[in-house]
Amino acid sequence: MSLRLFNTLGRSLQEFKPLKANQVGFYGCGPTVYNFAHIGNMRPYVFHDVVTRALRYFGYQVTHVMNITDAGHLTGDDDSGEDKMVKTAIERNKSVMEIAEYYTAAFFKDTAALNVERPTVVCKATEHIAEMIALIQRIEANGYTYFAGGNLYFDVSKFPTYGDFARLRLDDQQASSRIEVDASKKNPYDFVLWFTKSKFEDQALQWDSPWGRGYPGWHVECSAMSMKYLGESFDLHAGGIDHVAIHHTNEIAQSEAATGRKWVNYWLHNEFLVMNAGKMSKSAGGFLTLKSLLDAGYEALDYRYLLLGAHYRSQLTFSYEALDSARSARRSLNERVLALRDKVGQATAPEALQPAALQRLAAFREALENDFSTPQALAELWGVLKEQNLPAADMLGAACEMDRVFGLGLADLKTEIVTVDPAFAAKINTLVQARTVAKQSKDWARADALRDEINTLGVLLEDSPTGTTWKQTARP
RNA sequence: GGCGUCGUACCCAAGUGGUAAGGGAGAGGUCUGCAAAACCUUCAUGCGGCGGUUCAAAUCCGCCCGACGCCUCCA
Repeated sequence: MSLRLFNTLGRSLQEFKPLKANQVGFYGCGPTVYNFAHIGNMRPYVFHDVVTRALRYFGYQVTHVMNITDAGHLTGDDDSGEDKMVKTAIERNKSVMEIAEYYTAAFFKDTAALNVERPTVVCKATEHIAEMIALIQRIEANGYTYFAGGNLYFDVSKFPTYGDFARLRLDDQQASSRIEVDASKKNPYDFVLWFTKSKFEDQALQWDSPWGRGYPGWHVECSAMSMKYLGESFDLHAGGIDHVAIHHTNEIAQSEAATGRKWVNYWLHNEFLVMNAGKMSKSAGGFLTLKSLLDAGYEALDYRYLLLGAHYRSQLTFSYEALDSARSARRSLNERVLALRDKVGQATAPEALQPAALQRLAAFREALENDFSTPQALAELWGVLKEQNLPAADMLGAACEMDRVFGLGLADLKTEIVTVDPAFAAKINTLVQARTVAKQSKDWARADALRDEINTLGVLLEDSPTGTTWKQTARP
């Protein structure tokens, strides 16, 4: 089979055909860096990572571009006009750019913990103002704009297919029903390409432009930067489902108005992570960061595993019960892989695998080719680890091969080396010795009493034919 | 009002016409003095409800019930 993906353009499963053989240009919408990212925000980045890894696994050379939105729409969630960047900057006596850098660093710390590979190109909006201005000039030269109330607008009436992407019906829709309509707009769907006046006072970052000093509209950055790094037409663009109606619709209009050609061939949109009560958001509460999960004793990869267990186009309901389940599953996975490694040391190379393992790998590949179905692919990972009569080296080899896409760190697993206080270790060893003596003399009561005592010190005993081992389960 | 999604075992979650993946939890077993760990086995005649199409439906169609997302410079 070949790679098929669900293209928002057409809303159907389509065979993937890149513009250039064996090469893929992929643009994934990046973060807005005016606050910490919550775990729902992290879902698309793990997904983009899987897409990139899977494409590379399939043999494509992938250029993955991600933007950092550090200018242009850095306001609060409640549309109150308060610029949170400015507010935070004043509070901390820092510049706006320092704040952006702070949250950018926090973002990459989270994604790194989640084993998300760094995109090929990471580009900041503030470093591409010239490209944006140049793009807007092209749009203007092609006659798609008008200037009103101090701002340059994109005129959607000049772009007949506007709204086709999101299947909007422009006539009978109450656009922007929840916010005040901008009186300067000819059409409610028109959007700003360049602001010199906005309802927000004191925009922190401003630049000179042919239309006056101001700042770019939000949508422009993705068009300008994607074209700079991937060309005027490219293969893949991904982002959250919420961006279909506005952000991506506008990006398509302005991009194609500028170049006169089709901009993106395939669009991938991920669904949300939701809480029981609904979507996770800052205003609605339930704002969980990756750090809060780490503080609660989970590992970042537990969360990655949880995400891999659901298809990217399905809403995933977050709960600690589900995260516990993911953690248990991943621990078990790690234990199995570690045991295999202890047993054989060397994994079988992919090309030397036995038929049963190759079949699993083929099914794994097929799952990913089917619109990146990580849940099905994960089932194949478990399948190969439980395959009867398959040599351990083959299990290990197949698992490591699959992990190139899963990114669960299976290939790098090491037996955890726990540093234990020597005095504490000596004390435990003495008790264990005493228990061993008791066991040898079949004094079960004393042996059990000693085990209880050891347990209360936060240590778990494991008897085996070769002797008793122990591990710390909690800090004493 | 417009656009869109979902409802599968105790929990998470695949499956898009051919007779219910996987994981977690639970249960049973092997091992063990007993535990623990590990491993093995097991776990939905049924997929929100009612109709319909079909040789065949969780999968297609209709209606109903329920949950949710977007239309805000939230992924």
